[in-house]
Amino acid sequence: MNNYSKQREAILDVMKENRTHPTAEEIYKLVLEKESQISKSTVYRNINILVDLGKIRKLNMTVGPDRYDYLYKEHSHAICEKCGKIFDFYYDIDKDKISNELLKQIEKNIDINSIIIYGICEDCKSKNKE
Amino acid sequence: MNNYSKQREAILDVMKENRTHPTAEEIYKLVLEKESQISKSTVYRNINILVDLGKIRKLNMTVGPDRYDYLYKEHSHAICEKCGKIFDFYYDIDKDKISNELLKQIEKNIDINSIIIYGICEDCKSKNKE
DNA sequence: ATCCCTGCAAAGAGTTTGCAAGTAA
DNA sequence: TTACTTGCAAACTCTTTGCAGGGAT
Repeated sequence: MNNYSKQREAILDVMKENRTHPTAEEIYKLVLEKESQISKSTVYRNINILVDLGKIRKLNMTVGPDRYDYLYKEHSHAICEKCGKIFDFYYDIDKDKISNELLKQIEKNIDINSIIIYGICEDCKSKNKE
Repeated sequence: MNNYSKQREAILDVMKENRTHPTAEEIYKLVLEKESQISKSTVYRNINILVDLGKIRKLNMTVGPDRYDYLYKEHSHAICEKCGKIFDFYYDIDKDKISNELLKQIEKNIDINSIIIYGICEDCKSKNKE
């Protein structure tokens, strides 16, 4: 698993050009513009490979299909559990401190990939009151 | 949506008695012991209601079906993206500080429900090397 | 040659939904 | 008697997989 593949290349390009946290389906549609013959299963397969290679990140969603993010720069995500909106933001999370705490409490080393804030955004909150 | 229902009660009981982060399927099997006639769709429906009511929390998994957690005590989760193991731990996350940062950066108020650490546990890491 | 790759179509996992009937307030 | 609930089965969404052929090294 590491050969060249122009389909895989195209998917990674799409992810680089696209900072909208697309779903697999959305990635598929975007890649179609470059590789008009690509199949959806190839897209799914290569997304998984790119996640395994650490080139892109999977965002586990409460709502709807999972989304993906290109790791252009260290940043954090806040996700609304109601509408699924994803907010990028920068926050200096002390991974080492959390790692140490984990080691102390659960006696395991965890390689931290990301920290995700789940909550309810103000739009959904006000909708609930209506 | 708030009437009494012994099925819903039974599901909540199962969640209270069970701190193993069960999947919907596992909850179904556990509830069957109390309510031998309950159907799977009722379980799914009520899990969603209990999540909406804020009684239980949905844990968005990278691997396998989503899992649920009863909110017996404020705690954090670290989830292995490879094997799906969930580790409970305590960490004093400054929600107010993060909220303020979010407000500053994205100009939205987010009600933070939970913060989840995603990573790779040491067992999976050593397996990869084999 | 060998290994990884692809498209296609079919299958799979997990979850939601429409409906007619039942239960609570 | 109104509003919410249930079980059943079918539908649905998202993702993975087997296979036969194609491409890279």
